[in-house]
Amino acid sequence: MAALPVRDDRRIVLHLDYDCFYASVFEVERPALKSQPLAVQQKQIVVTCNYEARRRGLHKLQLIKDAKRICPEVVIVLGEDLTKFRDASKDIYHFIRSFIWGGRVERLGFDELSLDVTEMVDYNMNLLNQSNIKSSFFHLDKSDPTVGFTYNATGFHGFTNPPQEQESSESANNLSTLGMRLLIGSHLLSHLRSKLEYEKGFTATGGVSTSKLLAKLVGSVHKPNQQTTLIPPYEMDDNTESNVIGFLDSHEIQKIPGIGSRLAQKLRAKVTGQDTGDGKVTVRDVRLHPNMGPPLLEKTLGGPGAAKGIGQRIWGVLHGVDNTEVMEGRDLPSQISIEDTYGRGRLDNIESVRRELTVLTKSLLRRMRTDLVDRGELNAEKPRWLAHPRTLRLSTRPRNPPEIDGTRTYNANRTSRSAPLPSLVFNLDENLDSLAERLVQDHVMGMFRKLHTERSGWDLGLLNIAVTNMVESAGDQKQSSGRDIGKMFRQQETVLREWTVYESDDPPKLTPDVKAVEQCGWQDEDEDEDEDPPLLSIECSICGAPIPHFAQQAHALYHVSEEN
DNA sequence: GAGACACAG
DNA sequence: TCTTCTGTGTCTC
Repeated sequence: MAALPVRDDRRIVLHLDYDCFYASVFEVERPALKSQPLAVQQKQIVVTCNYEARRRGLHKLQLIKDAKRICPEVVIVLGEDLTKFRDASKDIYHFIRSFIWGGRVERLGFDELSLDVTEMVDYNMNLLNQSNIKSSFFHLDKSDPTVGFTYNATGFHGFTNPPQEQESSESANNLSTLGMRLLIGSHLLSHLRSKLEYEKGFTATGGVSTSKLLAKLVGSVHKPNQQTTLIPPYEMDDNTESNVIGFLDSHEIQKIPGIGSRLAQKLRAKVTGQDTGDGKVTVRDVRLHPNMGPPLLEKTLGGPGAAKGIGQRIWGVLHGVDNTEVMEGRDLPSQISIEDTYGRGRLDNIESVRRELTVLTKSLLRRMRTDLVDRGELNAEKPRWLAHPRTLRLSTRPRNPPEIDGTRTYNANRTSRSAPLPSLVFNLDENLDSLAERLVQDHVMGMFRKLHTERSGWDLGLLNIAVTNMVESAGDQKQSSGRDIGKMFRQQETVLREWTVYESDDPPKLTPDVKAVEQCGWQDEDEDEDEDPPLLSIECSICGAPIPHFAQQAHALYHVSEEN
């Protein structure tokens, strides 16, 4: 019998999942839609629909024509442009984060949040007045004791898992410390959900436990607009069953976050014995399989490409152990990409490819300006780039050629090429159309020809254009959370070394210069006293990047080299 | 760093 | 037909 992994239950984690998010965004915009069946369309697919539509038999990822047949009254809105969803998602994220001490709020996709509320819960736990527990006050602000809300601490808010027996009002007295902390967390979650609904118009489903994994899983038990707390006992001993194990055990293996289709397939094959791996296999089936433990899991799931230590990790997950922290959320994305899909024959010649790439590239440049440029309050300041992506990437998905019998199989695989992102894209004075055309003409088409060397004969199902390798421009300190100081100094050393090479070389070589300049995007004034040495810099008048003194000449050279 | 892949909503 | 339009993280080279 393999040793049981150890769970750390010191943290309290809340999980929030906005109900049918895309549909809700339209409902907030036009409240009359709330009473109607509503579906959001991307291409020929219903990507999500509201609960009124679900009552009538619609569901996610359904073909539009099936949806119309099943529910002819359905209101269909187009959701291929994600701008308003992204904006709403960001707005909700900032709203919720404004309540949370320490800012440990992590976004997963557009519609989910994990919150580490340990500090808030423990603070309020210590202030509980045992003599008047029915009308307790939850403090949301340490420095202002009037800020908060009243709550009844004799019971959990919302559902518990497993369901609690009908008990007297003294039930809170019998709770363990962990139970009491989870209870307080459940009231905070309820408050956040109310605020979200009444101030922003979005309902959400929530979960309370001690890790991202468990809070998310338990949150999905009662949907929509409900919340569930996974209650103790969490540990197993001679007299008690662990509720964590009991809760997890009945889940199908693929329902567990982090176990996707590939891992699930391998696990099902192992447990059912050399099957293609189809039947329903639960966490319990895997956990209790003969000789199961980290080594066997490593052997089953490992191999080329698999993450190392996967056996240990999955063994933990099967026991509800997830010690990954809730990270402080980033304000800047690490990548921006735009893609579109195309029907057969739509993209089989170079001119149509160029046309579509120009459309996508223009959207990408617009996204970069909205997401990476700080225009300041009331447009008083000069706009400046908060981050400079260093890499441009083009991906395509070719259609499979027809089989002998004429049928085509679907090809899910993408293929990609990357190149340095030319700095002309940071010029805020040039309009998007001409910028996009220059970028496609001078850079993207070359990457496309590297991807598809054949003159013709291809038929593409998808184009994706992305900027990656984001380098934050330090400077706006309050916005650039969580920057890696160690990495900064490592990069700084690289830049300095490159510069030294340049200085001592007789003829200036272009390659090292470009390299040095590319790495200078993050550089800025250093205001912190303890970070030495302070590096002065100025802003480039062409691209707005903060440039350290020593790199100014090289940076200017870079722009000159861009001109041809 | 480039490119592929796994996983997520 | 693992569908849409993204985004993050990790592996191998």
